[in-house]
Amino acid sequence: MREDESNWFSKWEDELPSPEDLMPLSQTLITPDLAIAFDIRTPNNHQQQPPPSSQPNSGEFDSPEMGAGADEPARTLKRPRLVWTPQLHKRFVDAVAHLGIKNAVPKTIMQLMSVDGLTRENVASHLQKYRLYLKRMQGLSSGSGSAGDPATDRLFASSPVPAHFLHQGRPNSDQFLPYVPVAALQQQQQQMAAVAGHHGQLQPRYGHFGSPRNGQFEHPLLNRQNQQMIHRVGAPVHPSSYADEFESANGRRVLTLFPTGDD
DNA sequence: AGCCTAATAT
DNA sequence: GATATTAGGC
Repeated sequence: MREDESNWFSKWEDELPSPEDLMPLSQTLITPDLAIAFDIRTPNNHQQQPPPSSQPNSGEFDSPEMGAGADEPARTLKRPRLVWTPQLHKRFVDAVAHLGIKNAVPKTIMQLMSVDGLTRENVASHLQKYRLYLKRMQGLSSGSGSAGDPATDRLFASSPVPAHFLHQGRPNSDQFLPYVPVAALQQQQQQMAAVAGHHGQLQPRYGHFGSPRNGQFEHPLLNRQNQQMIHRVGAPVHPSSYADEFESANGRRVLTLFPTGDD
């Protein structure tokens, strides 16, 4: 699709409108609030910020649709790449464990995690890798302790893999999985583990899991309901959830989200 | 519409 | 090297 752009690119580049010409449009894409919140300068500079959060809705959930029309730059702007901190990954693992492998698909995982700024794509991508990791673990589970190179998987190794993740696969007899004490306790309120150098802590949203059920169980009725009515239990509403963004060594921008501060 | 896997791009 | 994006199939 995009093959040799290098040739015509420079020509094309010459005829680009000046930043000023583009600005009026950009401004309509960025709400004043966001601009202020993220300190976005209007003139030149083509890097914009992600809208990591929805609204500071007191106790309720965000209204789903974009009907409002006034603001929704969210879809247009490109988010910084997400950094999967051990904390965030743990949330991910917990969510998968609670959903049961069967229901653990990107969308539901994302919803259960309820970390704002987190997209389905983020989860899907991570899930893909996590599954590969689990698969590799399967193979080398017997015998010696560590499977694979820790160097490659230190993130995944940072959260214990619930036992039932490991040998499941056939839809034949999946109802006699041993009780797994996936205690979600533990874990301190440490912050910023992933970023060397600076502040990297971020509050996610609120949330916690309701019932400590384990993977094997399906929720017969918690399935359809409302798309955004997944139960989020736990600490209510932090006025504003933060997502911190900064530059990494490379000049890439990264987003560090924070999993619930209370687990 | 979402999901999955594999490949590829940043 | 880690994450994102895309392609193609289901």
